[in-house]
Amino acid sequence: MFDWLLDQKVQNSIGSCYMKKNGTTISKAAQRAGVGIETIRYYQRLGLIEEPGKPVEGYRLYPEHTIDQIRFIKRAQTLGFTLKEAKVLGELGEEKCLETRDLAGLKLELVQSKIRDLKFIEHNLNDLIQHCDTRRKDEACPIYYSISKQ
Amino acid sequence: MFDWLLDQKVQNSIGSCYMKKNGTTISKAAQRAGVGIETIRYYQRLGLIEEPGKPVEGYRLYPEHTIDQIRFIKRAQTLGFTLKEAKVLGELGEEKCLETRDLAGLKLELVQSKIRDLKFIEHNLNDLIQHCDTRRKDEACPIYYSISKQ
DNA sequence: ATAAACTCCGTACTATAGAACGGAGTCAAT
DNA sequence: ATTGACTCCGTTCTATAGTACGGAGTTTAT
Repeated sequence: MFDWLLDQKVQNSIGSCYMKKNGTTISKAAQRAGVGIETIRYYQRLGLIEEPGKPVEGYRLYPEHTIDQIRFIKRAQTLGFTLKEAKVLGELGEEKCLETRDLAGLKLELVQSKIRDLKFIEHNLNDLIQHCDTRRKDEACPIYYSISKQ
Repeated sequence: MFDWLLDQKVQNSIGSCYMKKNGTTISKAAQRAGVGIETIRYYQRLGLIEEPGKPVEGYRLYPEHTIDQIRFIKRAQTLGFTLKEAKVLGELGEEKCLETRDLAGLKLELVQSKIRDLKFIEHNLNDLIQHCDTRRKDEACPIYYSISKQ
């Protein structure tokens, strides 16, 4: 039951107790997960990862599992998911595939909608820049004019 | 020189002094510009529009020019410009076309970069959803799996 | 004259994802 | 034993674009 406590004592008597087994310190965990220390604390505050219990003496130890969770969150972010969504994705796990698919579908629609908006902007900017480049010297700035009008 | 003061007195003796000429109250200005009152105050705080002087008695009066400025800002926003950039665009005016063009060019590049990023995400999400839809019943969720791996 | 509506003004809050700070505690090594 | 490095913890700050609030003053309408 309390083997881990024993383990720690044993390690303590041998060398530093902060050399893995039971986990690593926050800075090592951050380094291994590719994030800053503050990011880990922030995820803890949001409840995205559980905070390891504070030992009576010494520092909190972050298990491998938590580091994996952080990596999971980071990869979810690269797919456009927010931290809140990343949390849900983690909770859904590998079983609730339909819900996960739905979440991804919604995200896809959002992303596509953003792309459409940006393309519209891109088109307008391109147009305006064209007008700028082909304007006569004495004409007022087409961009300024276009924003001013209506 | 102080005709406006006279005007106001005259108007005062006739009816409400808050019926245009010299400007309108903030709520009317907001309505005519299509924004909220708080937005106008916010733009004032940022120095995007000048705050009309507070008369000794009564409320501030917003001239037509300020309403135009707010509309200018709003249109600049639809082109993807931030408020800070909208301010610069307004200051550049219709003369400094080259600078304006540069600003638009930078914005265009930013927008295109965002589109590329979003398309990458779109592609990945599409892939994952495909995998979800073609997976065998007994397989773990491809999306969850993909985010977990590596 | 009094109530409803409007304005003024500063401050605080929304969302998102952290970064930075400061002081106290703890650990490791010389 | 003391220094340097690390941790802990709460709080504050960043950026962006507003929204909301609360109390006091002003104007308008009845």
